[in-house]
Amino acid sequence: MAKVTIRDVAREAGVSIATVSKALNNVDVVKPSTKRKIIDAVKKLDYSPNLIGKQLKSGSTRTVGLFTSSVRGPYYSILIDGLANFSEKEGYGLNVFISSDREKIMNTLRGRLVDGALLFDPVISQEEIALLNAEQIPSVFLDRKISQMNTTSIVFDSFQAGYEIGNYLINMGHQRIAFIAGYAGVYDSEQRLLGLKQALFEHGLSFPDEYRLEGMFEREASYNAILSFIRLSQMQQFAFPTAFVAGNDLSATGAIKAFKHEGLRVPEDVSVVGFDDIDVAEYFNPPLTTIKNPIMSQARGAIEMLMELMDGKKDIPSCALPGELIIRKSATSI
Amino acid sequence: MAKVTIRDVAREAGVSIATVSKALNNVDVVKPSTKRKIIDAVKKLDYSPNLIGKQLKSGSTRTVGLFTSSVRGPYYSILIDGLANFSEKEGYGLNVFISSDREKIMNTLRGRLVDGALLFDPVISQEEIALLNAEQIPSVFLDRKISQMNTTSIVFDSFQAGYEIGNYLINMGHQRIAFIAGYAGVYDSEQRLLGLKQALFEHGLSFPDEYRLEGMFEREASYNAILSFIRLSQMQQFAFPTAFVAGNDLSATGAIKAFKHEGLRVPEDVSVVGFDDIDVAEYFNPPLTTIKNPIMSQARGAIEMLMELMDGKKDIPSCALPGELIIRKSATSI
DNA sequence: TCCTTTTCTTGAACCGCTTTCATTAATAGA
DNA sequence: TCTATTAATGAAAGCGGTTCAAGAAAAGGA
Repeated sequence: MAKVTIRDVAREAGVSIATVSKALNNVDVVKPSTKRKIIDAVKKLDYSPNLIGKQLKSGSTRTVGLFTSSVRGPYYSILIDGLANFSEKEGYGLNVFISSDREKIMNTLRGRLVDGALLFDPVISQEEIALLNAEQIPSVFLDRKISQMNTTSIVFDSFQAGYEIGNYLINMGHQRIAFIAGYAGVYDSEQRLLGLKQALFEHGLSFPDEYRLEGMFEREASYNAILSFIRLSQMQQFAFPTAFVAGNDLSATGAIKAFKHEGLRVPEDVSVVGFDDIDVAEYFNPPLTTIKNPIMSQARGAIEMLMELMDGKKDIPSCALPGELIIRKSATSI
Repeated sequence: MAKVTIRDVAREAGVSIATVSKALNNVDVVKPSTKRKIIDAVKKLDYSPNLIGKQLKSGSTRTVGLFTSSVRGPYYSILIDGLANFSEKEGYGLNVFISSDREKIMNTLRGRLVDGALLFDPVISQEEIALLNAEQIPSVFLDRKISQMNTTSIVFDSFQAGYEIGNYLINMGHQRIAFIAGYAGVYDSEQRLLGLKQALFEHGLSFPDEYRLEGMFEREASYNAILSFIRLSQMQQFAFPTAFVAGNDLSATGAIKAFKHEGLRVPEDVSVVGFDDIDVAEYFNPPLTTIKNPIMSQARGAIEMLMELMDGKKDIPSCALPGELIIRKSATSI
């Protein structure tokens, strides 16, 4: 069965396509009796408008795009779900594009497939951002502050969170604190470390270079990082940290598993904390002390900011949301 | 800055739009020298084609749509990630639509916004499925077998899995086995229970009605279900099960938490098993015995089937993927 | 050199819809 | 009854691309 178009409906109802369009979209006035005929024809032919035609003419898609390289992991999936809900409330569909192919991302963005964009972790260059600005494609960055450019972003205040958890540990007597980093150079990870360092600095403590491990924000990588760190500390005989700040909860759980494997008890022998407060954090053994990432606020804020940008407002300021220290059992005083 | 179109490029390069189109899409032959001019014009004007116009004319979007009501939970997010990867390999973008609004789903589906569809849990009626068939919209169902209709689906063989885990428990001496169901009427959940019942039946054991709890596939709901079940068993004084089969791992973890809360040890006092083998299953305390849901195979299979359907092949048979029993520590012999 | 091929290029139609503007039908006013 | 309004409708022009049929230019053959 060939696809039925607005022309078929018009023919069936004995009116022009213009009238059909008006009747179905409730624009202008169409006589109730003609509207009836049109509705009947639509039903009879099972007509459903081709959205592409509609979008091309109207210049709007009523969708916002979320660009990300992955939806994996508890943090992402909750955030995405939140974004979908909030944008639906605003009358926009959320369209998730999963790709790390920069060119593809730029093409769909510039190809007007979405009215606005939420940019997650796709690494987009400065020139590309400038292009988006130049073409007035409303976009909100969700994971990093682009300070130099005229962009709007909404992020978890990772520096503050790192600072807070650092102080928490230091106040419990920890002096040697290691950090399990996420991907090298990732904004969140670096900021968390900077915050931690700041807390150490303010207490006259130092952060030796060898205390930085690479955990990739993953359980597995983090597990391995801890194992090699233990070997390294034995070989080089440097003082073992009393506490580990993991880049996120996932890597905290990997680290804890590694410590268990090596016969170290958490938190008796070593304290471990994370960031995010993902679902499992509470159920883990031991329950994770962490800093709660206000995911839902971030989702709500992102959509609000994007809507304002799409309304034509300019210069929406970026914002950084504070985390909340959740004290459970994986860290203890020394 | 107004959006630059193919016409602007044509003017800049001093050729017709037809030539520009051909040059950029590498169709027909265009003289190298003209192509050069066109490329230059594209660069100078920062031209990026409007994908909507392109799609309208070509009738194809080169994207497959995934329709789901949520991306939350480890199972979904891994599956979605897999689907995105496999479809990208086939040259198609994956477009995730998150909504449980049936009408909206049908509109985007019938509105030709995607070339093919992966239907997750959106509850779509028989008539709607018939409509999709009539309009030749290639679709693959990911979560349920629609037996009556001419649909193709790829699912985890829940019946087999239930049967297998049932036998496993029975062979360890369990005779009273309860089931923590997912949403009422959900195919997966019901099939798992049917499989379990089959195993019980074959060993001359019964499954009393009160052994069915409602866990909603969630940790929290499952936790509560166990608590009320314990109260109920005390009030009505029926024999307490020695093993609980949870509808999925998430609800298994909720159940275990509830048992701990009530002072019951897992697996010493009561065995608990789940389905899926999500990431945390291994790290949980106790590590979960479960049946592994072959998510990646499902993703790969779904994309393959969809590609064949989009190639015009008809009557692709549905398939059910077998699970794999993963024995850990949450169940023990009696 | 002229004619036939082959190689490039282009005008115009079209994809399915919206929207402006002119036109016609209906109603009101005098 | 005739004209001035108002209400409904429709013809046509796009939106930004692709593609077909046909024309123009270049190349080859005699």
